[in-house]
Amino acid sequence: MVGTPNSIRIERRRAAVRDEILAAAWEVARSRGLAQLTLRDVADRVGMQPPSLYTHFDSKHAIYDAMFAQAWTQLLDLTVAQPAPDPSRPRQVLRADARLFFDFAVADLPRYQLMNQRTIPGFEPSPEAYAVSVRVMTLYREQLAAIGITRDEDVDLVVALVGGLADAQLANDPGGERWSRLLDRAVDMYADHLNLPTEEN
Amino acid sequence: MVGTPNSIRIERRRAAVRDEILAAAWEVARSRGLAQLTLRDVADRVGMQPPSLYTHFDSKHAIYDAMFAQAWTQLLDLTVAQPAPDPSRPRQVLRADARLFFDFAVADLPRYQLMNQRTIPGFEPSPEAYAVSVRVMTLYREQLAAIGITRDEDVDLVVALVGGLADAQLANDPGGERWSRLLDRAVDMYADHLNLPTEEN
DNA sequence: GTCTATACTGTGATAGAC
DNA sequence: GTCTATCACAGTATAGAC
Repeated sequence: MVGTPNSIRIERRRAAVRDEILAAAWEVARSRGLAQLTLRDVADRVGMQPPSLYTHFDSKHAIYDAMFAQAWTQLLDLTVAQPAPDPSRPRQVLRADARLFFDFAVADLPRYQLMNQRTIPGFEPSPEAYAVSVRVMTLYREQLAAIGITRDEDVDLVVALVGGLADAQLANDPGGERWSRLLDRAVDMYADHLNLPTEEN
Repeated sequence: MVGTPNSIRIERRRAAVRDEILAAAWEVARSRGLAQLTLRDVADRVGMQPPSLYTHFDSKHAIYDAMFAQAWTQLLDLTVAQPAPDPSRPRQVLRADARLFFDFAVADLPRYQLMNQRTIPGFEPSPEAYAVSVRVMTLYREQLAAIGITRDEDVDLVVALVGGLADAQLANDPGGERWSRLLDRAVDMYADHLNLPTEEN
């Protein structure tokens, strides 16, 4: 028992319970819908009484907030784990970033709703949670800057383009490929518009 | 009193009350948020007790459904009232349609959320209400067809492009112009991509 | 320190008197 | 058609057992 003080073991246990609650919350969100998530459902799945959740989270919104941070952290990890883009092939950089974001968005509707849409009535992410999303966007901005795309308007345009395709896919053809098939073409259209060199150059 | 049977007067009165309730619902949605709309707020504004609303609407979702139909009907009317597009100027047709839709979307967040996003937990429009939205989209398709844009993928692309800009505007800069300024440029990018003739031709 | 038991407030919805 | 009374269930909060 030496070497592992109680305080640390307790801290670990608490973190494990928190993760368990969050995992249950994701399950409920995926089966019932993000906004239909109830603390009773979550508590049932974890094997607790609803009020016990308040030992680990201050409120229902605090659970949403932790889920928000988890989701953006997942995307952050995926983006970092991505093979380093080759700035000499700008179109490939664009396509890779767009595909990563698009597939991540389309893979999980409640996750996307929580990350990017205002689906939960009064929910606003905490500054700490929001910071994660800013970090991801900063990463993308840096990758775009590496291929010469630095103007805010140019960044905004491609963000809206990819986001619009993801929205349309989720709203009109969930689980399908109708807009997914248009992604590369849309990115090329954008690259042409900016006169980015093609791979052959 | 001759010439106006009671049944018709009663019908008119009912329709007037319905409109009054819907107007109150829009007010509540704009002040409190679409999802935070409560029957009590609506009833208060109309001067009724909450259960009395059930005389005019079967459920809260039925109110949302009527609002959904109203919103799409507004857009339909605006589109029809638009000056007839000149197919010999395809870029002008594109820009006009895009601007009409974009400005309409951005002008009223709860209306846009109800029309195009899944903001209300279990809400799905009724077939009759949904038919109005289909009619608007059919109108746009016809206008696009008149300038030679007939392939589904091409239509999907411009729909996603304009929708993505509207989403970004509402989500990240509500009331501002950051993405609004990009609209004409985005449409031109799309027109270039399809090799549409420029106005000079 | 946790969890259980219980209660409070606000919501959509229904039943029945008038 | 409208009202009063009431229900079921949500999120939330506190007291007390262990």
